[in-house]
Amino acid sequence: MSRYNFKETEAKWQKAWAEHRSFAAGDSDERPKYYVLEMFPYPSGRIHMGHVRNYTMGDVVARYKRAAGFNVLHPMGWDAFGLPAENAAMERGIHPAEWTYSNIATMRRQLQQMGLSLDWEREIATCHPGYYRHQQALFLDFLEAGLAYRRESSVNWDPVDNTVLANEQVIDGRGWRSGALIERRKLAQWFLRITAFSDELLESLATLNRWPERVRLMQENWIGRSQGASIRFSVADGATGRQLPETLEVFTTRHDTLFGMTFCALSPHHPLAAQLAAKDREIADFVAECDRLGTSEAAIEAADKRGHDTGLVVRHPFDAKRVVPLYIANFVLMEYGTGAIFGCPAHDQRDLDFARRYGLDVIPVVAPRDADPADFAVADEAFVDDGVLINSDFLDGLDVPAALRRMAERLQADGIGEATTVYRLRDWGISRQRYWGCPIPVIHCASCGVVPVPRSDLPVLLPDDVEFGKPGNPLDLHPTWKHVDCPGCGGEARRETDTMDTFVDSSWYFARFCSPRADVPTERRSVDHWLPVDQYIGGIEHAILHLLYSRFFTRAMRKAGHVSLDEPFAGLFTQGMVCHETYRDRNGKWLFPNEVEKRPDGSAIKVKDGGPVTIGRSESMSKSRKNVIDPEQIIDTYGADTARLFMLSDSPPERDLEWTDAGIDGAWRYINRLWRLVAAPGGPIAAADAPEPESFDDAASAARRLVHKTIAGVTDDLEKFRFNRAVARIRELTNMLGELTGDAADVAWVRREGLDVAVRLLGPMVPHIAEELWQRLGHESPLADTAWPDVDPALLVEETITIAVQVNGKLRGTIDLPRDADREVAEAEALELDGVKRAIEGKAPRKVVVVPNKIVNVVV
RNA sequence: GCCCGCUUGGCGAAACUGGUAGACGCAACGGACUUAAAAUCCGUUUCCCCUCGGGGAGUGCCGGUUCGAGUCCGGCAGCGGGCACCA
Repeated sequence: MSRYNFKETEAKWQKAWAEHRSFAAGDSDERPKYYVLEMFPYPSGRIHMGHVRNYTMGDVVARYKRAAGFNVLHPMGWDAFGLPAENAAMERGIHPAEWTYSNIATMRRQLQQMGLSLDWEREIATCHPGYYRHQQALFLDFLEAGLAYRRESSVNWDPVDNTVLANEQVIDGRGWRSGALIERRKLAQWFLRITAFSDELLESLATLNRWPERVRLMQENWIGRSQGASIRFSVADGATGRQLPETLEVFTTRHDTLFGMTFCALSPHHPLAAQLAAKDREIADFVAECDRLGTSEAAIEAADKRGHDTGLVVRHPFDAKRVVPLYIANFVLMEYGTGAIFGCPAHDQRDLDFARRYGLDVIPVVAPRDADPADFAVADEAFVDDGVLINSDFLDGLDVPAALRRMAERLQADGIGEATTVYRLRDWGISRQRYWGCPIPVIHCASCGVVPVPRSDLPVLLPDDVEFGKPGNPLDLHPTWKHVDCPGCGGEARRETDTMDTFVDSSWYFARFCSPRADVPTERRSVDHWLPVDQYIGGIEHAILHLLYSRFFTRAMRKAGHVSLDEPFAGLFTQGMVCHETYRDRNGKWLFPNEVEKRPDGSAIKVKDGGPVTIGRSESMSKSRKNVIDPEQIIDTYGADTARLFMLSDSPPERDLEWTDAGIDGAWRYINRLWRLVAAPGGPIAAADAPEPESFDDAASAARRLVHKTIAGVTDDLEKFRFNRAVARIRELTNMLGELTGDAADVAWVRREGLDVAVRLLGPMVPHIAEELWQRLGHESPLADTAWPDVDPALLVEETITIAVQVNGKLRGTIDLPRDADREVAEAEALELDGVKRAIEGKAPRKVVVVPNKIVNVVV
């Protein structure tokens, strides 16, 4: 018997599918549509195991849905702009475009080796002008619709590299590349008005019932809606008592504690703080000091609550005699609420810490229910729970929720405040001072201001002749690119040199796949046909940013008339990571798995010199830890089907998958067993068109029942993303078929039915060998065009059922009964069991619980 | 600190709405085939006790509901994730 030759077979079918355009999706088709999409890859160089897992899952869904009668759209593209291309340019002197396109070529070839049922005719790359010109058009639409705007914003500025850094690129207050101390700078930046949709983005999370609960929760927290009140205070000079023209507006969620206010505080970046700093040297110094303390988490963690008394005072709105000092405090954020707070130390821990440091009063206004209100006091811990209002005039005696309502009404009635909702979500800053991104299509003119690039001038192409390695934005440094005439007045003007955040590119690619070559961003007819994406699959790491941006973008595109829906992804599945043990040599240097030899006792040595190796815990595969396995090497050694099968076996798809050599061996052995099962079955296989026999003997009908139970089970598993369970079921089926021996006509017929079914169920998972076996089983049309097998519901019902018999809840035996046997019969047979008699020791049962077709429990 | 999730053999894991815990696989051990190895096939494998009939314990820990709990409820622990001077 010939061994399975995966190299030949896989190449053969990949060629056949491509030649027959088996996976090209037509826009006009009477079958129902199904759009399955996996998050498109960044072309970093080569595919990694995470890609293999992601795209295998997507391909199972795509092939299964196609067999189930859907017109499936399953496209692939490249998230191709980004910083690594510029780094490659700097380090190796290769142009970002060349680096990117060569990576794309490599990775496309690797994906094609996996046998994915992709429609390659729809391939897109975001760095191609054919894509980004439309993104520029969308930007202009958003600009017209008021969804894109420019404003000053404070940024992390690296003074050595002359560039803005993202928060993630600031490590311990220093630039990740230059190591320079980061400054906060005000810079004009472009923003997209995601906050215009805060409520909508929050509310419609509830409609995404095919999204993981976890992701919805994360987005909910990220949007962070808080119900509270804004309150306006009047401000006076503390020394002279003269009233200032400004009012101080604060946001609070605890307006019930207003009578416990003992100070107010401004953010160092509050306009009033800036005003004061202009006149007062000490205040200016304090604000500067706050700026020096970075915004990184570590810095915040370490920083004390610090403040500076402005000398101004704030009047209590309901007690004309009371005034409290106004501070500038480092813990008040300009980005949240109004950038100013009132401090109630008794009921807020931060305020309490601050009050203790500066010797401010602590007035409790909520007492725990079980405390004596007369001597309730707060020491080191603020009291933040519900209780009874005290020291609070018209709120006294109320509980916290009632006091919140009463205070909101009163503020409103007196015209000094109102109930307000604020969000944690902020507008999306998309300006990047980088070359390898989509140019923002505007022109700055001294007399006309910001002028959009006329649409007829799109795309604004990136120049090819740029220099890398100098600090700053290569576009800005280009000698001629930015110098243009103003489209309005014709005078000298400057092109915007910022490019867009690469998250913009991935916020609408799913829509572009519907009509990837259209000369408008989207063709309504095709987006209306294909969207929403029925099943989106990707990593949990995109739970917030990419998925939220895409939800926003879809709404913005709807406003601009490009799509007619709100939610781009009807179903979302987030898969787990692929993990591997980590290895370090005696010098602490990371080692690749193939530099390490495992020994039987579980320890490991270095292959090169036999030195000791420390085995670290299993972590997600990453180049920096070197715990990576190259997918192409696996595919070369075992074939794509084996790699795919391993990705689907054993671990549930949402959980992390531990890569093991033994696991891939196991998958490889199964592929070969399948091959032998068809090449050398336990008896004859009936012809493909043989008529169904009149009757089946017991063994044959039991076998048939398993065949149909497997169809039903696997179908259900695939619908629910339980790929590991589906693999296990199919193995049970093929194990049974391997044991099915005999030459009788009914057995030969069941063998045929079982093999056909097994091969069809395996088609989505291991498509190459399935195609080959399908052909060898005598079928003329390819498996890729074959329908999913039907279940005969009559065969799902067992005639005889094994029922567990318990005594006091403990298993004592089983009885076989015809389906739906009488309770009396079940009870009588159960009581006859030796194990039951032994266990009840002659006592009369107090009660016998009979659950038909399930269980008998004898209670003594 | 707040929010969420997870915890089942030596390992990855099954167990649909409470009803025979450990399917399917990995590893290990024993055996067959072979001059030998690889490959393949057969068997054993939750733990403990045993007179080999069987008996006891068991799904992170403590408690509860139920005829019956991996599954439901309350509390605790460990691990993982998200958010965080968010007023």
